[in-house]
Amino acid sequence: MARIVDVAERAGVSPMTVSRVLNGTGRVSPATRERVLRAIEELNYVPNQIARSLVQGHTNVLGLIIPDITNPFFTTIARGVEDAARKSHYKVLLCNSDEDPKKEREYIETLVASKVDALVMAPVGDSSKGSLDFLQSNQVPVVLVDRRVEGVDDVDLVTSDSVAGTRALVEHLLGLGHRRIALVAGPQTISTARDRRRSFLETVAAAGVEHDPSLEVEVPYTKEGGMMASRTILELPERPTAVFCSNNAQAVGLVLGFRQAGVRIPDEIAVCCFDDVELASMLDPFLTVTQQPAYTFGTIAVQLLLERMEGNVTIPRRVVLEPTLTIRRSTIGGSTKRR
Amino acid sequence: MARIVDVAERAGVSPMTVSRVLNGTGRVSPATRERVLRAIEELNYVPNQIARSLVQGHTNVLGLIIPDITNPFFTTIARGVEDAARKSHYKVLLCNSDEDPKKEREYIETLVASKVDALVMAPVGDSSKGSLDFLQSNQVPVVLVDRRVEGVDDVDLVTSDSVAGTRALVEHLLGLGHRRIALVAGPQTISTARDRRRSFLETVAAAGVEHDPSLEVEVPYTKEGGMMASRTILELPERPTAVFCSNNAQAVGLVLGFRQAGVRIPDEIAVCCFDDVELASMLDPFLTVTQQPAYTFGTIAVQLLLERMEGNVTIPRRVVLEPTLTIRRSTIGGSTKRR
DNA sequence: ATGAAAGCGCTAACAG
DNA sequence: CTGTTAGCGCTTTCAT
Repeated sequence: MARIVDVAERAGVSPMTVSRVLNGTGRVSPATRERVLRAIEELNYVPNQIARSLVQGHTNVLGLIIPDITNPFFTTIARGVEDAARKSHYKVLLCNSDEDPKKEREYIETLVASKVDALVMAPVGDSSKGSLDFLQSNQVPVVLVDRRVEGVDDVDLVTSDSVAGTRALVEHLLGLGHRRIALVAGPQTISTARDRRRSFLETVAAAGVEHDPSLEVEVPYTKEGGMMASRTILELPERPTAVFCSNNAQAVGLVLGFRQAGVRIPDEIAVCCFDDVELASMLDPFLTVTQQPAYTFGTIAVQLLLERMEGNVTIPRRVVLEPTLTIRRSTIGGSTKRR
Repeated sequence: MARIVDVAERAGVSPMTVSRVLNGTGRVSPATRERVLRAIEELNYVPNQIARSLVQGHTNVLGLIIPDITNPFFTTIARGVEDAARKSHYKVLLCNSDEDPKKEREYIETLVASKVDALVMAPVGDSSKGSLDFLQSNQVPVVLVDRRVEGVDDVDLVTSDSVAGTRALVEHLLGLGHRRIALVAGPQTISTARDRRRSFLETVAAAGVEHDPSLEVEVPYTKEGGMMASRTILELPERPTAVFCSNNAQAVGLVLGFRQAGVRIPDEIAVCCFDDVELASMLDPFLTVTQQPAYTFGTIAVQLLLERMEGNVTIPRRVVLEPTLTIRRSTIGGSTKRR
């Protein structure tokens, strides 16, 4: 591989001059620039970004830690992050935490060692506080997406209003006449799961409906969690007429479980959830959901980070976007054909 | 930030000794190691991976270039790549090319400059040959996933058998009695699009069915492409009774277009495609498809790369996996309820 | 407008 | 078992 000295030699100048034409810094005579450019061309020279990073102290790399790129909500966030990063000449290191605090912590240590300039993270939960402290002590700017971390309020955040979104969904169910509504809650160490649970209970209570505690299940934010919930719910002596799932993956698992059990949606049980399942909804608008502007989560997160790296921002900022209720067949019938 | 000399000083040793305990290379007395470890702890020292990379000549970073992380097929590949990379202590830089040769080339130049150790790429098409040459001249090992590049056969490749997969799908349609089958082809600069088109035509011909050229549309491998195709097809004087789409995104767009036009699937037109739409199929098994082992594409790609980086492999390898026909409602009725 | 010297933080190679 | 020297490839600073 050609190095800057090789280019310099070939062009009959010093490495410094080559560096200047490469970076457009300082003045270089047109004639010299021409020779340098030709030398670069002839040698197929590519500047070594690692060497550059070492001296400049930054890498133009952003870390992105999400639970699972396979969940369309996070896929879309990732796309937003990538697009915004690219526009500002940043690259993105992708990390899946699988909701595992240990994995998250390992990634964070790797990213810090790798000198990422900043980090976008959907934390696994309140246990991420330690990691956040670690990042702060290493001066790595962070923006949290989707989830808050208990006891941390000096970090930028982009999220949506879980309380309002849940209320909209539950009021929709109540408006349909449902009174026995099951709550599929998420791990209460995750802020969104807490908010959605609380909002669910408040909305039901506000409607004067007495909530049967046996109608509440807490399962992971995963398809498997949703399947477990479906079994629990179907075994209930007195079944609910509707179910609210705290996230999309749970809903997918729940629907799968119901179908395997031959339970028709929404005829026997209505189902809805927080977060959309994007392509699925496009192919077949089935699930009633509250949609979040996931792509925008990603672009705003990067924007906040860039501003913070500029250094003029000091106070922590919270961006809370509004989710949108989208009513589909899983709550308002028309018979849904399932085998 | 603490540096290795700070740790050395605090532990009363030379930087070299610290380096040794950090890397587990060479022998260090237990007592010294203990002191070093304590110093590291006390200073919250994190080794600078950039400096390390500069001297060692490798970064432990893999580049991943795919058309769009938002397509579940590529999402799953990405997950496979990430998991396999992580297992071997590699990080992954995610890049979306959007099927744009220019964007792909830019990313490749960035990745080369960033000294990624190797690259997993689903090329945008035959125009990627130049980029491949560039990578080769920069000694960056590459593995192609999903798509070949015309005129390049000295590069590792992981793909599936497009010909067999298409044949299975088309024979399924023929077996159902369809004779007017539309072909939604992809850009013929993409190897999979060529293979699928050819296989479609061969299979139809082998069945003794005369193919009406007006039943063929060529559109991008995108949802928008599929929507365009739906319009073209619906405007045909004599409509087909079935459609084969060359990829999943086209099928999503096509189904969307058909639904907007009030055309019922499969009653009026049957639809099938190459590639599954994973979560969607889970929520509601609708589309008849050939599934590809996308996750495995990712893990095998990384495995091939690791072997090549070991340096003992010299010949190019091609891994061709078998796709699986999955028959669902979009071709075998039961009425599908659509509004 | 251009160059020389120094150094980013680490490890390879050698010395002891 | 431990330390010294040199250098990875680039840019910053200071001269000229």
